[in-house]
Amino acid sequence: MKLEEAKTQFIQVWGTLGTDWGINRTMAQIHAVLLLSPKPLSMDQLMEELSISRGNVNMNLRELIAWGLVRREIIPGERREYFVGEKDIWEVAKCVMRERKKRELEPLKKTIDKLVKVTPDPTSEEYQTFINVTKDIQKIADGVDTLLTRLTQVERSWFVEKIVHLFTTKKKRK
Amino acid sequence: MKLEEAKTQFIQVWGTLGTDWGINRTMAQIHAVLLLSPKPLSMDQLMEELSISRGNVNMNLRELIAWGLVRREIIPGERREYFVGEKDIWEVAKCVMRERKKRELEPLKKTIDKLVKVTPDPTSEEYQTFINVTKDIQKIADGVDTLLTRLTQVERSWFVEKIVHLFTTKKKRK
DNA sequence: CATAATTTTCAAAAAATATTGAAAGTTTTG
DNA sequence: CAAAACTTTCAATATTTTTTGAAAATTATG
Repeated sequence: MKLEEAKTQFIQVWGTLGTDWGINRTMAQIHAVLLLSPKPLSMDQLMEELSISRGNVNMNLRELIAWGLVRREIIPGERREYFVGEKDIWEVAKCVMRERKKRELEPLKKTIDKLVKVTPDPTSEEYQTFINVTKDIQKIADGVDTLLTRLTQVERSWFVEKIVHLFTTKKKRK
Repeated sequence: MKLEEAKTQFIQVWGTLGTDWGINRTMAQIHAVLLLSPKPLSMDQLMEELSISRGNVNMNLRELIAWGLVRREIIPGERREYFVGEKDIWEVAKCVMRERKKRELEPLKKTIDKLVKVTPDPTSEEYQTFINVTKDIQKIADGVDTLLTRLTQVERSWFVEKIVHLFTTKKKRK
C-alpha cells in the first residue's frame, strides 16, 4: 500500500474511533493529521488537508488544546501559528483518561454520593433496590477511579510490557 | 431527599453518562429505570415512566438486549412481555467492556495491522512518522486488549477490593 | 497609527441522529 | 380461523450536533 492511501485510511479510522468515543469526527481527524505530520501545521494546511472551513478548524483545535492533545507552536520569524500533535500514543491515552475522569467520573461520583443518602424506608422494596444499585455504582466508580489514577501514573513501557502479567500474579493467591 | 426525586435524578445522571459514552440518552434512561425497578417492567410502563413513544421504547430495548444489559422475561399467565435489567453493576461494566472491545477495538486493530505494512521508504520523514505512530498504536491497542480481556474475567469482589493493590506490588520492583 | 495578516466568534445553514405514530406483522385466545 | 392483544417497522418529523463563512476582534508591521 502506498503512503498516501494509508494516511487517508488512518485519518478515516481515527475519525471513526473518535465518533465511538463521543469525540466529534472532525476533531479526531484533525488530531490524526497532526499525528502523521513530522512538522507543525498551520490552520490553512489543516483546512486544505481535510477540506473544511476555517471556523471549524479553529474550534476543534481549541478543543484539542483543552484536552492537552495538541499544542501551539510559534515558528520564529513566521507570523502565523502552527500546531503540533502529541505523538506518543501512551501520552495521548493518558490525556484522554485524565480528561474523561475529570469530566465524567467525578461528576458521577458527586451525584451518586448525594443519592445514596436518600431518606431510608426499610420496608419499601423500591428503596432497597435503589440503595443497592447506587451503593454498587459507588463501589465500582471508586474502583474505576483507582484504576484510572494508577494507569495515568505508569510509564508507557510498563503498560506495553508488563500489563500481561497484571492478573496472573494475583490469581496464584487462590 | 425523597425517593421519587432521587430516582428522577438517577435517571437523569445515567442518561448523561450514556451520552458521554456515545450511547443514546433514551437507551441509557430505559436502562436506568430498569435498574431501579425491583420488578420486571412492560413496554407500556416504560413509555409511561419516561413519556416516550412505543416505537422508541421498542428500538432502544432491542439495542439494550443486544448489549446484554437487559433481558426479556415472560411472566406465566401474562400475555405481554416484561423486561429486566442486569442489576449487578460489575456485570454491566463487563458487558460494556466486552461489547466495545468487539465493536471498536477489534476493528481498529484489524485496520492498523494492515496499515503498518505500508510500502517502506526509509528516506521519507513522512514514512518514518507514519510507521512510528501506527506501530505505537498497535502496541497500545494490544495492551488495552489484554487489560480488557483480563478485567472481563475477574470477579466483582476482586475488582472492588483488590484493585487498589494492583500497581503497588509492581512498583516495589524498582 | 493605519494597514495588513491572522485568529476568533457566532448566527444561520446543513447534516446527522433520535423520536413519533400509525400501519403492518405476529402471536395468542376462544 | 377471526378477533384481540401485543410487538415491530419505518417514513415522516423533530431535535441535536456540526459546519460554514463572513464580520468582528486581535496582533503584527511599516
